Amino acid sequence: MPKHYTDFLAKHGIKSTHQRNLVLDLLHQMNSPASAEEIYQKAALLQPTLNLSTIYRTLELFSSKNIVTKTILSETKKAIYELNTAGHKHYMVCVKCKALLPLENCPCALIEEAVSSQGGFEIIGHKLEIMGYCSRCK
Amino acid sequence: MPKHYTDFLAKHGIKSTHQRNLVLDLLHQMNSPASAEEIYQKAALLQPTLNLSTIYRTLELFSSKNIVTKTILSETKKAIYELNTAGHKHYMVCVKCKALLPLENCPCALIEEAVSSQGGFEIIGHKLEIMGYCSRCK
DNA sequence: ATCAGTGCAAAAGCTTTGCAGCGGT
DNA sequence: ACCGCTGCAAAGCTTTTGCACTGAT
Repeated sequence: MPKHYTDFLAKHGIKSTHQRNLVLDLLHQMNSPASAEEIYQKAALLQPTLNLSTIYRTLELFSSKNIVTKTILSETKKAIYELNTAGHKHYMVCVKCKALLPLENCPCALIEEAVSSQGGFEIIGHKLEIMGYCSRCK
Repeated sequence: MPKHYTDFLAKHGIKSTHQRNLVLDLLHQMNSPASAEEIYQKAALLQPTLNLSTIYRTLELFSSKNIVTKTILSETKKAIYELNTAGHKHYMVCVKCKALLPLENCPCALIEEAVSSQGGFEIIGHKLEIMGYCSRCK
């Protein structure tokens, strides 16, 4: 049973369990955000009794603790999750092959600056999604 | 039966029907995007036999003809629709009262400029959503 | 009269939830 | 031993779809 994250989880006030450690393991192995279903598929290979709803509950929990970020893709309306390791919060989505390409230099500052001129609104975050064709599909 | 939009619809290669005229009427009256359900509620007051699926089909049709724009709000995962009258494509969403405040000066140019430096990706559009507190909820 | 549009009901797809039993500290 | 976590099954919610009837031109 993977317990590598017991301390890490405790630091966030979360109990360590087999399932949570497994999900954390998988999140660390991924190089791009994945849907609950995708995470479930990988997890089920290692622990077949594991349930999809546990994945959802775990991801929701991690999300509430800011361990992972949750993004809704507007095209599919599906949520994708990834570790919240600073940076990489926006993606370019290829409308053809559905590839997700991280936006290295997020123009956050530019956006919030441009918007803040509209007084009265206190910005706490933003979502940005770029649609187009990746280099292979173009 | 409202027929005011017969010519307008014909111009887009769409037949004029009672339901479509009604939806167009309502879209014109709205001052902010609405969900299919909201449009349905208003429409049902005027034509009780009208069905939700007709609203969805009509909005999808209008969307495919670029008469309306469809936006997925990430918080609720629900689609909202509005007339595609140039500008007003992004919103600030109040996380408390759910108010939608249009972004007058969309930093599109800034964004696409900042992103285009990552060669190889051909941008055809983008989605931007600002989260925060509106002046009343702050 | 023809063929698209519509109402109705059911299905689909992702996500959430109630409950009883299991498992971690 | 206690209380939260999990598996299972079912429900929820928005949106889509099949089908037969209706209605617009």
